[in-house]
Amino acid sequence: MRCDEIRQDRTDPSFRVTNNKHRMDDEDLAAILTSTSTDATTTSRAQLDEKHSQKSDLASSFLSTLSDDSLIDYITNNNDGNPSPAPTVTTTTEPEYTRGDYFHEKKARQDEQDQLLREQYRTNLGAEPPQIFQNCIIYINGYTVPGRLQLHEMIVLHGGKFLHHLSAKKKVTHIIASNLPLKKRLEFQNYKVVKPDWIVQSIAQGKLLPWQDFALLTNLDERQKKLPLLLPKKQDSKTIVDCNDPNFISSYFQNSRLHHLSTWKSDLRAKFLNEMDFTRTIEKTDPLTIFHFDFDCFFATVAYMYKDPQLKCDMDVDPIVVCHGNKNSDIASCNYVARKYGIKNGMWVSQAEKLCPANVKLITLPYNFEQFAKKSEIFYNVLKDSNFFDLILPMSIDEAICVMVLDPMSNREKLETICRDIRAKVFTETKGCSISVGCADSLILARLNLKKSKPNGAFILNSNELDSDFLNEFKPDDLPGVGYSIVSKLREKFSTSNLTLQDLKNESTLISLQDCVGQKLGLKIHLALQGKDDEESSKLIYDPESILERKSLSLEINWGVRFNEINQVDTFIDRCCQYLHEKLNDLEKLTPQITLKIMKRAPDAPIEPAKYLGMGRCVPFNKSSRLGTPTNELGIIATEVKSLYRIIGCPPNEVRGVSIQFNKLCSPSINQQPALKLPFVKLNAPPNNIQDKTNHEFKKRKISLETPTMRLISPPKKFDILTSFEEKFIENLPTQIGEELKKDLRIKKKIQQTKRKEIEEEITKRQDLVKNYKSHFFSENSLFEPIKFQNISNFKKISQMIMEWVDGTLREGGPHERDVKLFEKYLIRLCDSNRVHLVLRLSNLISNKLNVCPRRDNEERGFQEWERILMKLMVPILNRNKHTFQTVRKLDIDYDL
DNA sequence: AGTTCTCTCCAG
DNA sequence: CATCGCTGGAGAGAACT
Ligand SMILES: Nc1ccn([C@H]2C[C@H](O)[C@@H](COP(=O)(O)OP(=O)(O)OP(=O)(O)O)O2)c(=O)n1
Repeated sequence: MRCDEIRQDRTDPSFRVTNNKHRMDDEDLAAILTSTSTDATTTSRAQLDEKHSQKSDLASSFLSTLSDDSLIDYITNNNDGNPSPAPTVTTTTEPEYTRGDYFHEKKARQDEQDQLLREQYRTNLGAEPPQIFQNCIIYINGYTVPGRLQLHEMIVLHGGKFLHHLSAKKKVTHIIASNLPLKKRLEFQNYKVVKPDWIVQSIAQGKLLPWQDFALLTNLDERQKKLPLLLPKKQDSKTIVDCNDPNFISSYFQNSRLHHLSTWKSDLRAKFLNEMDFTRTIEKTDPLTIFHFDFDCFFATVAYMYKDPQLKCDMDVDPIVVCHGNKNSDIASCNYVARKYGIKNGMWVSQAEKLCPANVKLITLPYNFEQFAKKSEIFYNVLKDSNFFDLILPMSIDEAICVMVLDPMSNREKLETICRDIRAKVFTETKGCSISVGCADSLILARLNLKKSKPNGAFILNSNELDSDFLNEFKPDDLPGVGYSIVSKLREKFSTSNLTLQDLKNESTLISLQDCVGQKLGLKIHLALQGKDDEESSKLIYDPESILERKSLSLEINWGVRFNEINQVDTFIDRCCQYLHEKLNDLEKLTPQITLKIMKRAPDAPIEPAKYLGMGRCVPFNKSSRLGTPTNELGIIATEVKSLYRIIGCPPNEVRGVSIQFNKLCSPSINQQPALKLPFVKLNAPPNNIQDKTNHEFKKRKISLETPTMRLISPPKKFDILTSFEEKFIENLPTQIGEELKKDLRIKKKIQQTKRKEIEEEITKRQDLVKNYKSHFFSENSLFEPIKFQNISNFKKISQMIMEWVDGTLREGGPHERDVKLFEKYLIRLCDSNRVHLVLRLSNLISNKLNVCPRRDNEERGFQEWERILMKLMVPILNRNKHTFQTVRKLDIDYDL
């Protein structure tokens, strides 16, 4: 029986069915009883459209050469009064510009930025920081505390060189890591691997401390090298419980079978593409024989071979499954005895136990990922070394499709020999893993034959031999592309009883199939019933590259995800982005589009689901964003995702899953690079001029400035902005309980956001990022000292002074930018020293002031400026730091009393 | 009418 | 103790140009 998980829709109290096979817990069961199907609401899409930036009639304007992203950059810089440095002038395109050049240039740009950072620091503090790390070339591996960004800044400020990527060619003097998996430990054993504290302490003491005192690998002795197999079991004394642990992602992935399956698959695909040059291209006119090989109950077989010898069980007698737990744990693989009782891969152990007869005990075995990988490698080597095949297409860790240019009809005996040889060879070389093989003149029949051959067999049948007896042995979901949902559609349309493929063939026509399951799949099934492949499937043989090449990159974690505060979400998102960023750079790719999916606990699902730390029944929320220009910058990516999370607006304690996707990938192209090198001709033009031009650009890009709802800076009434300020703040307070309605309101509002609003947010976001980044680093020492502002340390006096400043500048068209910067710095220092409540107090004072002060016509500007500071500077600071607010607020109240 | 985006489904 | 519910791709239909 196939089961599924039901998720509640966002807008409709009824339910939607999704297909997660063989899985059901009691909560789901209850939900199924009330289920109907509905569509999900769609969130508004990101609307910056690259096309508009490419219009040729704008070629004369510098601004028109900028992507949306760069345009925003440009405006941001201009607002800061911080024009970018004049770039080198190169206007001609260079056709030889290669990917390597790109990364080379990127490094050069990075070096420039590092230099700039040092200069800024010098200007700000009037002194050169001690060049502690003068001759160090440092690489940071994986997740660290403090984070990569901070360490990077610390290193370059103090004279070190920072390596973004580690490669054999590059020299590296030190590797920083907080933690290393055993594999990496061995890989790095000849490097100086140090804990991040080495950086922190060296800076604190103003001198380069001996790295040995901070070595991470002191414990890597002979004993450990010899016992890599035993180590994973022992683990550290501290077990990693949920996603707030800095090492959660790697520890989780190390144990996730689905993660392993996915990464193995993509590795195999990459390997195939790498070795493509040596494989023969198959022509449509070639006569073909297809072999479909697959291990029998792969994980179960291998786990059984390496089981604890104390555990007595028999593969041919006992039902055996591979899983982590013993109740609500997924079964990755079950042996054929277990299948006899109706147990299937993907089921929960508890359900499998119910299927076993009373006197039969279900045996559970742990995973052995290392051996799974080894057996697979042997399998692929046997296929390759046999030299039988013209093409070896990896389907998964335990499954490959092999193609021979050979007429299968007239070479029957040869086919039988090949099947026998390969199966025997794999069995001996793996020391006991049986594989099965289906062989035919089409992909689909090879697959059906494989199914029929299992376990431990071979079956050959070509399309000219196809008959009703054969088709009667299969069910619809034996066809590729037919799963839970399609089966139920077919059942509804064709037959209620147990439908075999022969039944389906008898009862269906091409049209009726297409009517039932759609054009493409309908045709695919129709052809399959005649033993023929559809066009899309055949591509795998004739154009494997197009099928096996990577088109996207993503990460998804729906286990162990539990948050209390938004800061934890942000931190987790940062770590996810760091993970993806590494992959993206390994691929040497950029992404122009990012999607965030949040799994939110379904309103009526229990807070804790049946499965320990599982996601339970959830509602998915998707939001995607098209970046103005493709990027591989961690900062941009992480900021974007965190911003998407805020747009989705799911309370942290309701989040059960996080998924981040780079929907498209592109290579750094020649076209992009020269654009960045264009001279900043108009840089010194007067502000009005710039304003006109940016407006012009907005217009050209169909980003309207006229719509009233977009007038962010001057809302219709000051009363409105104050309520919305208060509402916004109140609703974000940790004390809020059961404010679902308000949240929904907020989500709806967000959905109505316009392009202009999105751009405004983009600008703020970036400024926030920079500020956040800097302030965090520079304010570290101030935690327990009185926070001074303008050399006053008494808060009451400070707030008096600030209010006078507000009062005065309200009538003068707003405060000076530089003063605002100082003010902001002060606010951030307050937050960083756990004094968010004081920021709140200042916010309230200013908000009251704006509300109470009589507003004269010619003073509109000053009010607007202060409203902007309130909304765009102070509220974000409060939001960013509200996690520290709850504890301090008590003190604040006590203090006030 | 073609293109892009969002959502669903599937496989292993 | 529980438990490790990933990831990439195809296709349909809606929403755009
Ligand atoms: N829901 C699933 C399906 C599969 N797998 C893993 C374990 C399987 O051993 C391996 C290969 O999957 P198969 O579909 O080939 O299934 P088996 O090899 O277990 O059995 P068989 O191929 O004999 O039917 O992938 C998993 O972890 N979870």
